Amino acid sequence: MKRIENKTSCTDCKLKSMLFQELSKPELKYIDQFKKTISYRKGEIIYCEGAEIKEIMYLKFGLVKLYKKSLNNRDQIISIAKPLDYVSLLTVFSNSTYQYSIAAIEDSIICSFDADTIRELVLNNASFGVSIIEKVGKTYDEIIKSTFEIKRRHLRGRIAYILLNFSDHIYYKDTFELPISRREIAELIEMTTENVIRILSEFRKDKIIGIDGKQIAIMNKPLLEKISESG
Amino acid sequence: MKRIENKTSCTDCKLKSMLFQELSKPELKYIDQFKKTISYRKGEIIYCEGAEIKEIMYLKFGLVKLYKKSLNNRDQIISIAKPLDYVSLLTVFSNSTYQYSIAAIEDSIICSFDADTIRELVLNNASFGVSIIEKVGKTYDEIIKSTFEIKRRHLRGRIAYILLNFSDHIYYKDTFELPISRREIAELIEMTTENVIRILSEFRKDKIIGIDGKQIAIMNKPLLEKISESG
DNA sequence: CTTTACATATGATATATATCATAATTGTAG
DNA sequence: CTACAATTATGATATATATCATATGTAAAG
Repeated sequence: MKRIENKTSCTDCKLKSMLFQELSKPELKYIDQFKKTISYRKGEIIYCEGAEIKEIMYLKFGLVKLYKKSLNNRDQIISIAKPLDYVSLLTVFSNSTYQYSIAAIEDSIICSFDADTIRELVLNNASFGVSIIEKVGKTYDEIIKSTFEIKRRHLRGRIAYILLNFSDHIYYKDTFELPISRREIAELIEMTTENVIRILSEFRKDKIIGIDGKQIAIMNKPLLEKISESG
Repeated sequence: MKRIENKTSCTDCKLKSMLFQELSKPELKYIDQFKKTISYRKGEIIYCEGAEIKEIMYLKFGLVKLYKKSLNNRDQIISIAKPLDYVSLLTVFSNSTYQYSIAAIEDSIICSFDADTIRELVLNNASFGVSIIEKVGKTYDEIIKSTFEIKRRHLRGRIAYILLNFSDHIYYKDTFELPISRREIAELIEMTTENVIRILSEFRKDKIIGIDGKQIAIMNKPLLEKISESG
């Protein structure tokens, strides 16, 4: 974790479209004063569930996992978020402590704003509030949707589903490097690490995918889609 | 489904504390004009996923299930909501169509407001917006939390978990009538109907619960809690 | 450079859960 | 009231998944 100086002011940031398009220039300049930009290396924890919420963060660059810790050191990963997807929003208004933890699974850059400042802005600018409701509602709906999509599948279907998810919604190509370990895949789709490895091997033997360590190449996408649907 | 005349004006409704405590008297009188109060019998569908959102509804009395329809006529129940728990809120701002269906599982009364009117109010009253964000954020967090609580348990633990949920968070007593069938329990905790019935029978044989049709009596709560935790 | 821990890999086995079959009971439409 | 459908119930069996064991490779720690 490394604080980095603000090279981009909020007024020029392309990502302001995510949330801040409803803010006026003066408002953007105002929050800019409170902004911190922090970079995290792959693997670093950004915050832990239970911690007090003092800042609102969003992901500017990279990839993070949202997860709940478990006793027997087996976490449950709730979702994987890419820039614009999220970050710590709704909770800020409804809870005083974080309900989940997040950690960087690729080198990431987080923009962070003082929570009280944002609350104050929302109270003074209702359309800003509406844009937060819209954004966050979509995020939550997607988390719930994908949770239920995973739940109703068998193991092979789950593996196919998340491989397609990486390919279609995160990396936008058929060859990519898995940002998480087999164990984390297991935590994401609720199965054992051994079975994740086993099924990936099966897919390799069936020439559906190619595997080289964390490097995955989808070779027979139609079949993978069929397995995701019916398997 | 039966439209009923408005006996209670919003200004006097105790439930306004749920969402509308931020509205002024004139604002309450204003939305009162657009309010419809509708009662549904147990089993009636209140709205279907995919339908256009024209109204914001909340549950005033009764119990509803939030669910997603599936092809092979096996639905997935997302959550069971009681009054004040909510109903159709966030989606109203983030989607033009409903993402889930809801149906009454007990006789219920719904208050319904024109969606555009509510949107307009939020734009004119930022603290009303904030109260919506707060309320809805909590609701979503609870849905996600309980989804993950259920996922990490074995079947016996899941049954124990939802029995305790009915007892502790819905009916507030140890004897209650199940509002849903064994099949719907299965849809709620992702298992087969046969196993729901089987495990309920096991609990009965072990004198953990008493069963008489839909009537459930929790007889050994500490043990049920233990099963929910570890089983 | 060794040592240790962790990730990947695969097989054998145990266990949990689903599926299939059948029956009794309850509810429901005619 | 009867017939039909759905719900509850239970057992036998099949299947999916987890657990245990072991091996190899790979990255971090001293």
